[in-house]
Amino acid sequence: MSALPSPPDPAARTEPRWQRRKDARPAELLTAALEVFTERGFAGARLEDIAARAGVSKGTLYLYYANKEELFKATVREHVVPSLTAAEDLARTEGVSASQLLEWLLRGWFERLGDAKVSAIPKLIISEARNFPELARFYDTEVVSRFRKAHRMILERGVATGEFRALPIEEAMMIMAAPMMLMSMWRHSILPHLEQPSVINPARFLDTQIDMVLAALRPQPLPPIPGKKVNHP
Amino acid sequence: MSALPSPPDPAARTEPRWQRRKDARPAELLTAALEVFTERGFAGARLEDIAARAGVSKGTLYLYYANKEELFKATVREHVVPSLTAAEDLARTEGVSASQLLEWLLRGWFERLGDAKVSAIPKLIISEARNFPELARFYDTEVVSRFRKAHRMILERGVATGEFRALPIEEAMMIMAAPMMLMSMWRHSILPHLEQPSVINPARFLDTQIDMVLAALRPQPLPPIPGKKVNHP
Amino acid sequence: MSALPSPPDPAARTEPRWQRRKDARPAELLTAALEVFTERGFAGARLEDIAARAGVSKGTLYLYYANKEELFKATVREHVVPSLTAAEDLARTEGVSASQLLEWLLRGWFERLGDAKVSAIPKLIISEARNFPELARFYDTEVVSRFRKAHRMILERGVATGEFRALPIEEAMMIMAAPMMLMSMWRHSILPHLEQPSVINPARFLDTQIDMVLAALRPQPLPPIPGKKVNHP
Amino acid sequence: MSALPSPPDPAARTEPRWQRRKDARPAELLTAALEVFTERGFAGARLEDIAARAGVSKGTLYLYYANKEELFKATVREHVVPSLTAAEDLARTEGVSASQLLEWLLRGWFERLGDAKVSAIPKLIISEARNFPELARFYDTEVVSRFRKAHRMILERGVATGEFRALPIEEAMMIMAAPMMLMSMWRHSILPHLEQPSVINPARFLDTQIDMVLAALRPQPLPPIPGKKVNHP
DNA sequence: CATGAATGAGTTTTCATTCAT
DNA sequence: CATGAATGAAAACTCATTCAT
Repeated sequence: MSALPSPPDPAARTEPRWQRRKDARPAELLTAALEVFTERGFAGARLEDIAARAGVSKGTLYLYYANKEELFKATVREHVVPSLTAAEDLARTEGVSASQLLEWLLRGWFERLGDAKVSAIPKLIISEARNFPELARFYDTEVVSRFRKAHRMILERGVATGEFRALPIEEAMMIMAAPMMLMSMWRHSILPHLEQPSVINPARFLDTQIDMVLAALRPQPLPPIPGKKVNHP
Repeated sequence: MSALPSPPDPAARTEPRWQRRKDARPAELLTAALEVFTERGFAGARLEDIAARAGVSKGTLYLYYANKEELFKATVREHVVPSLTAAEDLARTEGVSASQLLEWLLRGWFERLGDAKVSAIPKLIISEARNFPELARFYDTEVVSRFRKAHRMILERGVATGEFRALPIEEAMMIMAAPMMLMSMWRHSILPHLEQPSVINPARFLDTQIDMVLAALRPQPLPPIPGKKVNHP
Repeated sequence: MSALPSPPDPAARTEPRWQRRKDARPAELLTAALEVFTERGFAGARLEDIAARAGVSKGTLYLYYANKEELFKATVREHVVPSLTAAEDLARTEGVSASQLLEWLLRGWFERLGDAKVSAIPKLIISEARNFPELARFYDTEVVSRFRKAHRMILERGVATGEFRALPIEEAMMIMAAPMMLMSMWRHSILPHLEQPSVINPARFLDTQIDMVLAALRPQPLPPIPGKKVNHP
Repeated sequence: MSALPSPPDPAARTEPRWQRRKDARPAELLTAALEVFTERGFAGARLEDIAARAGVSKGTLYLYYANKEELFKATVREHVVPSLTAAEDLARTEGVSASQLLEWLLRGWFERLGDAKVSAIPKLIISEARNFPELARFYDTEVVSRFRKAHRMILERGVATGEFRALPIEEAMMIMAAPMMLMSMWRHSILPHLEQPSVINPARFLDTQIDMVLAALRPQPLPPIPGKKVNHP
């Protein structure tokens, strides 16, 4: 386990020893916290490292957050995209094909996950769900459910117009979302430690994902697997 | 999908102490360790808990593993499916359509991930990759690469026979694998803490996944996204 | 006996900040300090609480006292009745019986200890004597010794006039003083936390104390404990 | 504030680095704790000092007590004389004068307070009552109330037999108990820091106290303070 | 004068690790 | 082999003190 990268070069700081910035502080602290929590997990993160990375002292953290747990919760809440109304609005857009809407939805989400900060959240939630169940529920309610709602509206519209074939919708949505989730977790875990760079190209990944999803949804001329007995209860 | 099986109640272990065979110990320890590491992460796991869950004393752990890190590595290595030659053999099977092989491959992997123990591994690797890069590489080499090799062979054969259309193969493989990975992580993190049970049905999930994958790979009568400019560098 | 007056609610302080005169500050600070030190002891008292109770900021305390120790010493010195010359004068009063003087002495002291602020001092001295020996000596010199001097003068006069019988005088003085000391400590410690109000009535307590003291001092018709061998070395 | 006396000379310890003494430990720890808590108060006591004085490491304290508060409570409870049935039995003794019983009661209590360990408790309770109200109630119930009950029985018997005069009984009991309480607090606070040794002699103190109490209780030939208006409500 | 954000030394608390039994 | 009491380094947390505003 390697040492943390050293805090931002102190010599580069020209500000006075400390400064009153009660309003700017929280965001800085939470950004530093997100980094360290992402790297080490909740238990492995040291408050001292977070403080150092934010350029403040340990004690300062306690001026803003009562303890490590509160800091962690605030970190996640701060960086969870709280509003997905954009996606919901998109789902209601008229005059556009369902295929086009679905593509936009997936591209929009992919872009959001491209943001370095936000993209760390899914991994963090997955990793710490056992220790912070309320955060897991919060994420499920505030993000997953809302995304799925928009997603569902688009799929249902496509089925209604005949653009998409009918599929078990809840499962299909999870299947379509999975590549993006996995990609964001991959970026924050295994990818940085591979010796040879990945052959996966993000833009091509997204294009292929959209291509495959649309192909998979397209109404089939023939039953996909003739004579195949599919066993869902 | 049901809640995860709760950890074996230590009080419920009734075998007398002397009955435990020395050679069975390591497996018992590693099973307990996997549970606790999965629940709490590496840093959050307490050796005392692992020992208690295995029904031994703290000191006993040190008779088998030099320290916490070694225990963690052994835990992961023990539960990583060490050989995927079965999949590689599958890929070489003659006289079967590539579609059928692909279905078998995905079903085989899904079943493996259905095992409670093995299914915890991906989450653990993702969560601790930063702290244990060598494990990340180990997993990439021993599992991911070998699975991808079999997967690639099948896809290439399908393209050669005209069963599958050509797609950016590396990206496509990740897309096909993602739903299974996500499912296994979901089971070990968020799912157990949702108030209302998930609407996702595992068997239906797998069937839908296979259905969609095969549909997505099927050669298209028309260009999938006509007039669409795809931007991969 | 009622519960102690609660600390002045800071929210209830309505004077505008500018109205506070600089010269009134120290007294306000020391009053707040006495309350907090009495409740929590020296180590347990937080300067932040003292400042808040005085309605000022933490930094302001340092404009008046160099550090916590100085503040504590100033607090005690401020509230120790600095001069007991009144008692000494009393002791020299002519034309009054020693019994009367003794009653006045005890009533005077009891009244002084009835004052909420002063009455906290004995408890504080007792509690912190180990940490602030110089304060213990200061209190012994400035208060105890002077009180005892007046007390001794009165007793000796009563013995000389035949009003009082001879007793080991130093011990007798401590015995006479003890009830008042204990009462003041009781009020500031256990009493406020009892579930049912005490049956002790302060006025009756003082009257009984005076009654018993005078009776104990009255020359006895017979030796107090006939045939009793008293063992003082 | 001076440094703590150093822990028992390590060179004098011939035992191995550590030893299993799960049964002997608690008493040792609580003895050390009582000393340090008495000297410094709850907040001022450092667990490290307590551990050092008990000859163990900091961590060992946590094997026996969950935290500082629990250690403190256990310390007080351990050293509070839990049973005062002896006094209650005494009060029921037949064929002895009430005066004699009262003398025995006071001598018995004085002896108990003469024990170095127990004698520190009253000071501790008084000092920390605000921070540990439940301890204050515990002490009031388990010790004070029981002592007062025995005390009350003896006084009432003496009044019934005509040995004692009637006095406000609750107040009188507190007055009789006060010298002993004060003495024990004095010993643990101011006394050790006086430059010149006290003139108070403990044995003479006790004898004088008994003498005065009995004299004060003896039925008076004349009204104690003729023409005196006593103001109890 | 007064403020209160910031600091960091000092304490409490945790827990991986050791080792006499 | 197994135990679990004991350890002590490391991390969380507190709060007296400072000082730019």
